[in-house]
Amino acid sequence: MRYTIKDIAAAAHVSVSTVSKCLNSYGDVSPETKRMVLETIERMQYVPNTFARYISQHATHVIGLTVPDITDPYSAQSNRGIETRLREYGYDLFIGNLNRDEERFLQFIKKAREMRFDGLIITPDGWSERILKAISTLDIPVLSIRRRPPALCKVHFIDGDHYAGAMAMLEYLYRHGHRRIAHLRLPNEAGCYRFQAYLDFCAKYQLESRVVCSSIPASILSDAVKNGKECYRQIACRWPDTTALFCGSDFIAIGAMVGLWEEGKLVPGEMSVVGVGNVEMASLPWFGLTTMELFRYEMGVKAADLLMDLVSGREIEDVLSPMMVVERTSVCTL
Amino acid sequence: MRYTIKDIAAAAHVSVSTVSKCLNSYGDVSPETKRMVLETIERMQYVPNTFARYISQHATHVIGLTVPDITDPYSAQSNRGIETRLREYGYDLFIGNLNRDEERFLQFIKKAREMRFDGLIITPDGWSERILKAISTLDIPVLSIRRRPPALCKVHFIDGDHYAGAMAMLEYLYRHGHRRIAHLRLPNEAGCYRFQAYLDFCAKYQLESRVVCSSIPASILSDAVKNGKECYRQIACRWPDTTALFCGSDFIAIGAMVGLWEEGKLVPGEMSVVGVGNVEMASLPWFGLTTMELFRYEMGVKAADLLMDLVSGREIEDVLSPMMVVERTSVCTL
DNA sequence: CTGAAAGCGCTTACAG
DNA sequence: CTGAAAGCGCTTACAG
Repeated sequence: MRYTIKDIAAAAHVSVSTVSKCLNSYGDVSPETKRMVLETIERMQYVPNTFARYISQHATHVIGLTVPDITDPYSAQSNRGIETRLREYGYDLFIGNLNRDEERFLQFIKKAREMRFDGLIITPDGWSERILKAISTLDIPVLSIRRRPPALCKVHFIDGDHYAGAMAMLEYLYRHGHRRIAHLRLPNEAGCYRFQAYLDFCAKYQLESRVVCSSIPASILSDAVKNGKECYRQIACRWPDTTALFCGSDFIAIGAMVGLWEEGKLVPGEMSVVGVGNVEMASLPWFGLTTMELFRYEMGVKAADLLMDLVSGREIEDVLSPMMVVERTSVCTL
Repeated sequence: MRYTIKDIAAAAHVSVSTVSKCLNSYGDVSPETKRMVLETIERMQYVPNTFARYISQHATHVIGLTVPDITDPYSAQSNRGIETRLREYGYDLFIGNLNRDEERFLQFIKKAREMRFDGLIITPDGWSERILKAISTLDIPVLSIRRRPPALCKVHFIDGDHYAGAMAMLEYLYRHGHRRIAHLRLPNEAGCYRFQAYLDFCAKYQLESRVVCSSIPASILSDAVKNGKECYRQIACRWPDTTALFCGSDFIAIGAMVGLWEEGKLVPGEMSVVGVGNVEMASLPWFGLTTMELFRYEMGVKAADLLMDLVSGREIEDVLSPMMVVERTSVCTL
């Protein structure tokens, strides 16, 4: 049932080497025997053992990819881009679920070494000593997506240009006449850049800064909604004359909208709301949420390209991928 | 940098066999040399090559898992269950994205044979001749999740009990006084069972059957919304006195709600709406969608258990996993 | 308790 | 154009 190359060689009355050559179109072999060998392979439904092949070839052609959380809709888009592109290069993807757990990341790095992956695309939720040390044991190319490694770490990255994106969104609100804009800040890396943009924006136009920090990362809708609502309440309480909410993510924005809805406040009539991420839901008529498109799919494709560059020994630059305001109906002009 | 077992043997002044024994706690080796060997392994950061190991052990301890679409939120939950459980058994997961493409499924089966996976959990979107034939080339356990193989195919499955679930939901509507219930049918397997339940339900209570079929599977929100809206319009047109909509999925239900919203119709005041699936969004106050919980995570866990039974050579029965009505605010009592 | 040797299923110089 | 042989990095009887 499970034939080996020997069985094929025997059945085709040739040597193992000849079968191997037919399989890999390496070395020359007469068209006739080639045809014959291929035919018996087909007939016997023989499939070569990839692992045996890997072990003599020293390259697995599999790339390890880490996902922060297997149910995270944010990652899914970029994963699709990575997967599509990598497969064009003839590489397979081994996906490791991190489950927001540092231990799991460490295990994944070990697995990557055991399995001799040819490269890694990673998404650690932080850059602790242990993580940095684990990464340093690797002797294969590593690219970080949507997370920027600390300066001393030589890992390359691709990330959204959160600062520029946030600034574009704030300028958009400014153009629509908003001057009392509050920021619902995300407690993660991207959140920092957006926060910094907000601060610079306030300084530039001499506006009062009104910041509230949500307490968890925003990939689970129900948690994010609870959080967004809570943040909105704090803002309404401390700065009741706020006219616009610049939310760190769409889910947080929807949470804020829930808070507004419960108080009977109209969006955008009584409060303008914007998010970041352009999740599918944002376009539903109840929300009509103006937000930032992050082009996650394209980022994934680009990530695959970058990693392949590294695998081929080429030098690369870190990339900050652009964002774009998606205008809908959640912002009014003052 | 990339040490082999030979390097360790040399460094520890023992034989390769001894190192191997220390690695696998197989055979006996004196506590002292064991300690010493383990220490040099640690010091040299040696990680055994899994593939070399696999090739002599004839078991990879990796399970192949197919996903219909890498961005599908429906699969994500059960995948998490599968992954969590399999990892408790000490198995790794290799995820193959089908992208709703039959060709990709065939490629995955080939890959499964090349990589000598120990078992497969699959989610084909259909059971064509080619798919059945490809599956028959496999000599490892295969379990189908959320798809039921045709009778002649010996593949086992686990699926939600769609028929019973749909019936429970319809009885729920009946208890709330609804007699003119329309069904927005899904054009897939699960949809058939729900449709059958609907037909039986109508026959049982002598109700007029009012069915409209949505044209695509419902995992992408925007498509499903467009579809659900369209379906609702047809129903409103053909059976204007309908009081409740039994929708094949939550996304379709939300689409129907968009249709109602655009006409200024109130839910549940002027129309009751129920879905299936209990997606996160369903609990938002705008929807308050009454729906069916499918316990996808638990189904994934159970799937892993079943596959492990098969891998161990035990016999199993197909399982139909239970569902439960989740009551919210989208149904009124007549 | 330890190690030499054969074997797993392939690939790849190399000789003919 | 073809094949014998060594090698990839492990494991596993087996002998001592």
